Amino acid sequence: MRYPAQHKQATRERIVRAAARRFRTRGADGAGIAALMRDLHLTHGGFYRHFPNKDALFDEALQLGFVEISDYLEAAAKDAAPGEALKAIIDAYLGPKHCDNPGTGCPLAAHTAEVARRPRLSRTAFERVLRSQVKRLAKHVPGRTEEERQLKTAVLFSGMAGTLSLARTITDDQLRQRVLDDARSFFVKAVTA
Amino acid sequence: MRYPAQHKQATRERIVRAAARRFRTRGADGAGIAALMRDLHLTHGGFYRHFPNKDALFDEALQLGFVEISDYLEAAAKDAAPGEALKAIIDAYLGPKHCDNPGTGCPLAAHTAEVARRPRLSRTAFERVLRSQVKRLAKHVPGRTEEERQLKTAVLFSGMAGTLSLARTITDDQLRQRVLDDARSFFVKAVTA
DNA sequence: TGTACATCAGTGAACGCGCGTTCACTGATGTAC
DNA sequence: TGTACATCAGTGAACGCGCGTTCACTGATGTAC
Repeated sequence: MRYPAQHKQATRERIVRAAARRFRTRGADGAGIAALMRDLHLTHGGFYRHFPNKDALFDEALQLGFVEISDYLEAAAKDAAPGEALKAIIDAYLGPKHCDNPGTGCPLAAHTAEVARRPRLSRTAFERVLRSQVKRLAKHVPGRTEEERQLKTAVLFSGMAGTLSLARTITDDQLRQRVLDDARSFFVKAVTA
Repeated sequence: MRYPAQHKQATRERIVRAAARRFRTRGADGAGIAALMRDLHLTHGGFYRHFPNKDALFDEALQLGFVEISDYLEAAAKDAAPGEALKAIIDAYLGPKHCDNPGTGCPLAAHTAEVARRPRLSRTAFERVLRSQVKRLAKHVPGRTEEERQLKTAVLFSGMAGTLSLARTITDDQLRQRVLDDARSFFVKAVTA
């Protein structure tokens, strides 16, 4: 059946959105095309009308994921008192809401280790989308030059992603909370010192 | 054929050692039993004389991995000038040798994200081996109480693991080095401040 | 305005592949007599 | 001391399974006349 004009684009976006969530929740290897399409009440065959292969979808899902978390952090910064933007961002990043929802959370926490194992080409694609978000968030991070701010931003967020990832492995709720609380002051100190 | 008395134990240890390396290099999902055994000039069938399943091997490989990196860091601490032990540990953890050799490096950097996706039982096993190494390294970390030192140790190493993982995705050698250098002073400041 | 045809997003069977796991078997050596 | 048997680490074919990907097909709607 032939579909209305914007139908294809809309389906494509639904696929990317669902993939961004599934990949982060289950890992890129752990999330299959068939299950993804089934969630959208579609069949796996149709996937290839939208993407050449799974890797291409991963790249787009990654990009969406980075934009989502940056938006979330920017919103937290906007609500903060003057001069408290960076602290608000760190609190939001290491907050229970982010920790409990990896599916809509930072791709660094979800995908850095698996991307590190991928061939060069995948890694440069990762770098590209990461860099655009680093640039966006660097304005909140202190530093004499733009390069210094961007480097510090990369270290800060990759560091927080590591701790967030660890927190997600912890089964005891109280201990997880304690690790996150400790991490907040740790990273605030590191970035402002 | 019947083998000498300690033969079985020796083979078992060879399997764990090879697995610890392969899992960290390729990810737990990316490293198969058959290829692992082939590397040891054995066939996949024999694997099940030593382990009930792949998960059991992963748990042991994880433990070995944690011990290996802790040994490495303790050695670095021992060579350091008095009062410089923690700085030496951080420098070693974020050094090019560790970054370039994920196969013998910290399991936190390699496996945290995938463990976070596993069922509760796997996660508690992970917690157990992690905790023993955190206890071991906590003596180098400042803090008023033992609990405080251990929490800070967990945050410090998970944070460094996140940044190390990110560094491993970076294709440009110079930029990777710059990120690691920046991270060293970042984490030293955070932990001593 | 009515009709014939082209389009193309989506369908679902089928493909090859690698995986974890099982199992009947092998055969050199330890043990019982 | 010599012989028959038990042991069991390791072998390799076979299993079911889920995966990414391909492809001939469908059929409602847009377009050409």
